[in-house]
Amino acid sequence: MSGKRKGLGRATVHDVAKLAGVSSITVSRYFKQPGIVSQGLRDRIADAVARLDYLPNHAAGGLASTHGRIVAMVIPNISGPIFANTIQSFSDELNRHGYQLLLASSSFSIEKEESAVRAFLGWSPAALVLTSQYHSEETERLIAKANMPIVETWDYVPARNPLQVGFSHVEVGRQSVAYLHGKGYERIAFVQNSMVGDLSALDRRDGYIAQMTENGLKPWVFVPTQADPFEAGRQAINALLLRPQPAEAIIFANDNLAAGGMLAGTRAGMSFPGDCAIFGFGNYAFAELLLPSLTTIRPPAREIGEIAALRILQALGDIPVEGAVPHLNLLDCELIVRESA
Amino acid sequence: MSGKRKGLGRATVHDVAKLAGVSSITVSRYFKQPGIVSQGLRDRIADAVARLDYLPNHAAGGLASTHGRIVAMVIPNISGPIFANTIQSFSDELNRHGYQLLLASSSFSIEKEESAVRAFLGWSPAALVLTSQYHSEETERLIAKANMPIVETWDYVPARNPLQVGFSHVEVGRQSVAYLHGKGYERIAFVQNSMVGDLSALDRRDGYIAQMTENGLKPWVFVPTQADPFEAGRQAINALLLRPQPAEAIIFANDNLAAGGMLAGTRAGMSFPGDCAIFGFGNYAFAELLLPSLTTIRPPAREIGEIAALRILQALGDIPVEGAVPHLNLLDCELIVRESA
DNA sequence: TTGTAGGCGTTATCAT
DNA sequence: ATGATAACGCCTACAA
Repeated sequence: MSGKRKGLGRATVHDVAKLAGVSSITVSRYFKQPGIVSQGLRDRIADAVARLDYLPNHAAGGLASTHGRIVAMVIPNISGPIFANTIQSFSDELNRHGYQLLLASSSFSIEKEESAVRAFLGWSPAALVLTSQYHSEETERLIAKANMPIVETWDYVPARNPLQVGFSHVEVGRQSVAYLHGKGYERIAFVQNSMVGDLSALDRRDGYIAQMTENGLKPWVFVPTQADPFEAGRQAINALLLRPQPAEAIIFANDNLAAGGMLAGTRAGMSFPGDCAIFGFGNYAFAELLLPSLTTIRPPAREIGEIAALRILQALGDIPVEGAVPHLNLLDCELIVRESA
Repeated sequence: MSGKRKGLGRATVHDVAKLAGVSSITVSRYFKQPGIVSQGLRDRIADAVARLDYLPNHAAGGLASTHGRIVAMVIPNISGPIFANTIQSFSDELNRHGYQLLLASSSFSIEKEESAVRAFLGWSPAALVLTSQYHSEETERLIAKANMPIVETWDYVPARNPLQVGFSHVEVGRQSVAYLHGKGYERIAFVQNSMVGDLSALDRRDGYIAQMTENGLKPWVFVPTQADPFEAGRQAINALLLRPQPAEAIIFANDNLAAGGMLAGTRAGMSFPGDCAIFGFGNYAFAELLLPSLTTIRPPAREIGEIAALRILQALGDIPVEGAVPHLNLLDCELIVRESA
């Protein structure tokens, strides 16, 4: 009586079709384009679905239609303070339109990114989202021949092929200098990220150097050797302030470093911004909880997720667009002036 | 020449098999159990795979084998400070064994959780992970008849059916009281979470009440009306300290509330723990950056993700176990004593 | 160790 | 508006 294979034991379109007295393709259409199924059949199908507790099998659907309603995303890390908002807004927006998120983290390693991309492509996702412009050659090759929308987030590099949704890190570096110089500071130092692999942070440093030079100031980059961001911040404060010509202002590559530096300084009896102005990047959750609260730049993390999802849904035809889907999406960072600078 | 349907345009097992001069099932085995394919064929297949740039189609594989190498997880939120570490460690551990993570957030809404579960089941995942014991009836029904390992994380409720990986929120509430009472405090207040839907936070409150009562102290619960955690913290400080018999110690439902309260108090000229001891929950990233640094309880967020992944991989046979896969996994929270209490 | 046959559940294509 | 048929790409079951 039984066939040779087991299956899931769940009801299938065929079961529903039989119970409703229609063909299975009609059941399929009932889910995909209810509009073209007549009212009478719709009711019968709805009833059968409820009675059999039918759940569509997306793996089968994806196989039959060459790609499923799934979108893959590779992000450097999930638990850090940076990308979580992007993942959240991206995921929410996709879910709202019936897509699911397949997620992996690369830990800022292009090898791990590559293996995630490879695994993801095997699922034939509807679209693929990466972070930044920095990938392995093999990843470049894979995405070049992948037949789906590809999106690069966070970095904004107009010359690249994938759809861009991000901001200019170089501009952030420049903006930081412009703000501090505008307030009269001249000996402005930059503390580089101690996190290896975060190449975008170096773009911010380059922007700092360019703007300092243009303003006739001397760039002064400190590279911490400590890996722990709070330790690195402490190290930077000691190196830049306990010297004959101390820094008047310090731009840290991110808020973690800035907080570590400020904490170490405060405990050593310094006061900010009195002894030195402190400027961060990221607007992490704690920035407004510090004493003094931290002046920083807020990257459009949530917006990046939203726009990336929007562009993908437009490219897939789930959201209407006028004309072509915008390929270049340059978002603004927000300068958040608080007490520290 | 061409068939009737398009497909992905990518090479398939059949193409690889033809080029290598073997049958397609041998190619399949080459990927799943390389050990049982002879060296000669392995080499020829490897060559063909490289030449054709073959990528396995996981949707097809999943369909054929009734469930794919994908694990689904529903979490209240991704961007908050709480669950990110769990997602990160869970995802990393799964990836390491060739599984991919399908993720959705519920925003603490059991309806959203239900719709995510429904969508996920359509992908026939190898396992399903939920957060906490609080679900809709329909979700309960769906997971009861789903034929796969189900894991509940964060809450630990031995009586429940799904595999449990978590800790006791009630115990956390008790532990907080025990620590503070042990230091001599008696007028110990509890500030409830203002986040609606976070039912587990109420379990911590219940533990607080139980332990206070057992210790012969009078429970004193303050419920903020402000939704923003920092505002709510400020509200609590005003209500509990600016009164004739002020609180000697305050346990906040989480570190956000504690930080907000402490900041408001500090700016109003209070000093901690001098005027009042402050105790949090969560050990958020900023806890050690505050002045004073925050005494709190660290939930085993990372460990929960690791153990959940381990148990799933054991249940699926990807990691060996002695005997049955442990169903009840009670993890410890860590009391982190800093300056604030 | 390797191969043959056919089904997993859905949807594209063509027909009515 | 609805249906019949076959195909999506892989893997289980059985055979050799």
